[in-house]
Amino acid sequence: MDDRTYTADAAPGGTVTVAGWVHEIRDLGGIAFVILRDTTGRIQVKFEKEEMDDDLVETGLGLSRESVVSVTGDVEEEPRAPTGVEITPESVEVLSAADTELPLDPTGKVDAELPTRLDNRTLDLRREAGQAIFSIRGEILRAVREAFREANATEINTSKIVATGTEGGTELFPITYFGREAFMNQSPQLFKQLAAGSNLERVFETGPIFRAEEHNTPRHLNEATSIDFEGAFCDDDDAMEICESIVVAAYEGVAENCADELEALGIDEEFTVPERPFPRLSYEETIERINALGVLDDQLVWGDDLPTEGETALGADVGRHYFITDWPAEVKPFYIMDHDDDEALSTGFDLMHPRMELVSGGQREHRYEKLIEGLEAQGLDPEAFEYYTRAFRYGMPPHAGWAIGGERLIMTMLELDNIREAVLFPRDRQRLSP
RNA sequence: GCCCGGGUGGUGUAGUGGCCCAUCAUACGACCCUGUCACGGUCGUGACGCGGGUUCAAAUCCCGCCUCGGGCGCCA
Repeated sequence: MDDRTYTADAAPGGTVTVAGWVHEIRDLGGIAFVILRDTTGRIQVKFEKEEMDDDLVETGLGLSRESVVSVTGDVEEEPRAPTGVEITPESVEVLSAADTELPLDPTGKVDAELPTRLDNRTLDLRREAGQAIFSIRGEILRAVREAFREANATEINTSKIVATGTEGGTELFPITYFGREAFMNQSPQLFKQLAAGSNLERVFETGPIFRAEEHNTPRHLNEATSIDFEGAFCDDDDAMEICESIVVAAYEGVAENCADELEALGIDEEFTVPERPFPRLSYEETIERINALGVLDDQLVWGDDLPTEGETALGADVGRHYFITDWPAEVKPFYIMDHDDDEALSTGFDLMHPRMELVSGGQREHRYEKLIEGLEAQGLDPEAFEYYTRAFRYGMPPHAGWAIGGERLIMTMLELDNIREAVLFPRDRQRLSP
């Protein structure tokens, strides 16, 4: 297909071969128009019945929508055509005929519900808005990688099959590994710490994480993409600064390179890059502010988790990205370090978007004895984590890091109603295919 | 895990006991139309998730199942 020209590059004055999908057919009688679509856009192909070969006309008008065709012909300037140029075909080859009665309408004239769209994802992504989400997703990953590189972090890939049960917090998917019990990894947390303790010092990873929670909400997935960072000789403040810079880089990349996509999603007007630094609220200030908003039946007290309703109300009140810092040590996992001056307070932080939690992070406990104490305090068996804790006996620098819920970043950035829209083939409680 | 609400042609919908052999749009098929750009026009095909029950009468009420969405919890 060396001689294929993209529709966007089909310039007047030459003969080209374009290939793509039949977007629409408009038969006006003596003249008919076929709109051909490819990844770069659309072009109109003209069929004048009186003046053209009967076989050619028959092929052209016999096409079904979404069939894949290759069209060779002269490109002419034509002010009456949608893009100002038009192809008069010499030959039309049907590469793949589409069945009629499509399961959804790629022109977007008729809506389709999310399950219908996910069952027919290929057709769904022929819609402009569908395509836009994944072009932007690609841009976010590109921008994030570049920003990590500027922060001297090395990209790593860690195993998704793990032996130890849990590091806390969530249900895991059990699997059988050559007859042994194993699990799908809930997070690269422990591995990235082991990597940060090496000469790499700063590492990042974008990869899948698996959570076996049977939740059914528009903001949870059972397989999600985690954007992880871990840096040696970083404290919680350093980690938050790097976190801000990565989030802002993602927004900047999209602002710079995805204008058409934002327009297709109808959010080009309001799209703004968040300003740094993000406000920081301590956990204590957070619960006080939520209580003051008066949205909860019961006032929050120290040690409570933040209920969704309070989180939403506070998000609306703050109106932008913000950090919640200084969480009670008891609600954070064993690997999060406590403050030296107050062991009831942890260095853990969350980055919040007004709609939901986006990131959790913190400084890590790098002192071997404290780490073992922490495991025991949370009822975990230090023996089971020996593969992890042993590195802490051989020179583990102070370090800190965080993880962004990748789909949540996309969902909040693009104002998507449902997180499944941000994943090509989402895994939720019901859906295992495609 | 607890709770709530849905499922009507291919798609998206209207329809809360008789006015429904079911509305509208789009798609699909046939015909008319030489500049459409959500082309237009005429005609046509096509559906009440599955099973049971109540009733003279069920898309509509009840029960079970399947299935989808949402709220909470937990989490990112």
